[in-house]
Amino acid sequence: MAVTIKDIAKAAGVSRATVSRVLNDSGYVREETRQKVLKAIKELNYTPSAIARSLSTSRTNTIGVIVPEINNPFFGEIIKGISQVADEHNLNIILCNTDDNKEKELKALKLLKQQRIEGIIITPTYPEDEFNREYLSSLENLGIPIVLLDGHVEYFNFSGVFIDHIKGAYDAATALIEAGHRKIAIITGYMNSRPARERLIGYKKALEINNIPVEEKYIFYGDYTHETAYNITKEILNMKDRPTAIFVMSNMMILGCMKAFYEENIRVPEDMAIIGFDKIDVLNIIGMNISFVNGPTIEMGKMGMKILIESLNNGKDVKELKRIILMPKLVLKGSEKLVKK
Amino acid sequence: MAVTIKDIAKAAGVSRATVSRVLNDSGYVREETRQKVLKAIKELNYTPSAIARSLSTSRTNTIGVIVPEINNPFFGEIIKGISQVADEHNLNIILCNTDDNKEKELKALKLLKQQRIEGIIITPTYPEDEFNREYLSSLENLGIPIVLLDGHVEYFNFSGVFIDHIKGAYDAATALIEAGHRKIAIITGYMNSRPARERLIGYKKALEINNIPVEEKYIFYGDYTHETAYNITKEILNMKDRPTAIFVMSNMMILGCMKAFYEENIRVPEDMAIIGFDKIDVLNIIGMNISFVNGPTIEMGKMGMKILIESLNNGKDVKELKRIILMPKLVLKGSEKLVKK
DNA sequence: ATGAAAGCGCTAACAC
DNA sequence: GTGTTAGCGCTTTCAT
Repeated sequence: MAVTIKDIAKAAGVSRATVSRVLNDSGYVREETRQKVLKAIKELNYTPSAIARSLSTSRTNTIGVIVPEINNPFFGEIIKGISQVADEHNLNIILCNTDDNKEKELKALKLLKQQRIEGIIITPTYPEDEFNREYLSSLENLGIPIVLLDGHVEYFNFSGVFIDHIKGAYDAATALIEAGHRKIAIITGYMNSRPARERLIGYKKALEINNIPVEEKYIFYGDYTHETAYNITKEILNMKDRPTAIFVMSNMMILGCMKAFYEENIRVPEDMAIIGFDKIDVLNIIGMNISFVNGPTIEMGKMGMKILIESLNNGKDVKELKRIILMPKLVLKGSEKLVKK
Repeated sequence: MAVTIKDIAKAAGVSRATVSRVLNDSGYVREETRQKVLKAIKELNYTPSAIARSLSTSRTNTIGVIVPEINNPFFGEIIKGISQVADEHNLNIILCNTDDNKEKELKALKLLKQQRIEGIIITPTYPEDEFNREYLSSLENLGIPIVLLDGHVEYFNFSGVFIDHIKGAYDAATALIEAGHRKIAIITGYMNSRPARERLIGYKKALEINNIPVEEKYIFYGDYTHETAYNITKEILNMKDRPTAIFVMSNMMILGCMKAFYEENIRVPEDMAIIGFDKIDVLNIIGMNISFVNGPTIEMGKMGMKILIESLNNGKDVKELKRIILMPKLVLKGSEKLVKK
């Protein structure tokens, strides 16, 4: 079928071993011989088979990446980061999109194992309690380095890159406080998720440090969807002791807020201040200058890949875990201001 | 290292061939023996090596997917579609993100070839004139099925899935005309790209059929960026004989329009009607009900994968090309209306 | 500096 | 039904 190392050897009048040597720049080979081989390679348009090489070396130079929804730009950016670093190291990426489906995830794992990938990067979305044992032990049984991105699993030994959600929320709330706000509502995400819990902690901390009482009535429990955020925002706008600012925990949810504002003719920040979490380019492009806490997604992908590569180089023996906490950055656009009337 | 078919054979007290048979459900094997083998597989936690199998069968069950920017949801959705179908057929996807970089693309091709992938799906973004010969012939030299998504290359023999841009634009313009508009501006994309050219044709056709003269002054040449669309929109708003509607050719550009509207306090559709191309969820979520022509992205990915699978099954001999044209769908949200004053 | 040959883990004739 | 054996395309000692 395809042209093999044997054909090159014959064409160049050398042995397969010699061809292999020039292919890998290994061992000694006379310049003259090398040229002969290279010529043959070019003439026969030969590309070595990574498959055969893998079998022989038991190195596949391939890693697996598992994401829950590839069509969400958040994951797109993560993959972009991963892919950049992978590229520099000539690693292949086998992508598995699970649509948040457990079975698919298990199946993906099996496929990846068959492919003898050398490591895995996963971006889990499940609330921890659903992160079931079967799945986790499948992972551990793989016996290869695993890196978690932005999703922490307690009591399990995985490396990972995480975001300091407490810090992010703390900064956001502090910015609102410094702008002069005292009555600050918060719309949380699904409280089963660690990020949501941590962001709430950050919010409370900021209030406490500034001697502002944390009032339950200003804490609204959402679920990351824009529909819920929309309803909550409507509710907030109708409160008797209406807050002057809202801190909302995700980019999807802020869209729900904006919709409610739009309908109720609420201007930002004149009538209500707001800060979101995670970048949402669109709002800023269309000129609504919304402040937000920016989780460094591309960076997270890059770091994750770097950690993975380190683990690969360390070899089987060294099983040292590495956890990196990335700081989110507060980007102020003006929507946090307090406008006195 | 890992446990191999040999270990299973020994553990089960059979030959490797028998193990292989139960692994692949091929040939005859007594139920009793099969159970012994399955037991050994389970006990030793054995997963067959796809690598070795590939080498032996010269089938990798792997395809390559090349996209220019993975973080753009447009491509994310395409991949989602691809991945769904690939999943059903137990195919692996090696993903290459090129950041619109020619060298990366060439490099990706080389890597993929080494991996002996069985087919490729590509979403080209280059204007055709830049789609250089070297790249194209690299592709053809691969000697494997290639499927193009939403990017057509003339004079080359690739299968593909395309969108009927003429129809999409025609429908959009017709909707505006039917709403009562006569002065309809259009903001085009980069005219080197086929979609932009075709969409312009569709626009003109709709006007002609309705006996509305095509006026050059209403045709604005953009480049798919929101910045340019913003400037053009400003210009449009200041025209003496100002149009009552704008048809804008991409989702990024409509953001530029909206920004200009926002700044100039233009309401949609009261002060200006607008229709875009390609879905932009966000605007509708926040309650700006923008009509748009929806290119079926997930569907495109699915169809592309299906075509590829067919080609794979047809085998080397049959080299029949398949081109599918998908119809975009006009989604009306009200922004196309003509409001009499 | 180069070649011979064994082996990576699996499949597929072929033989029994 | 099951085992033997020869590859698949490459790397890697070990000789020379």
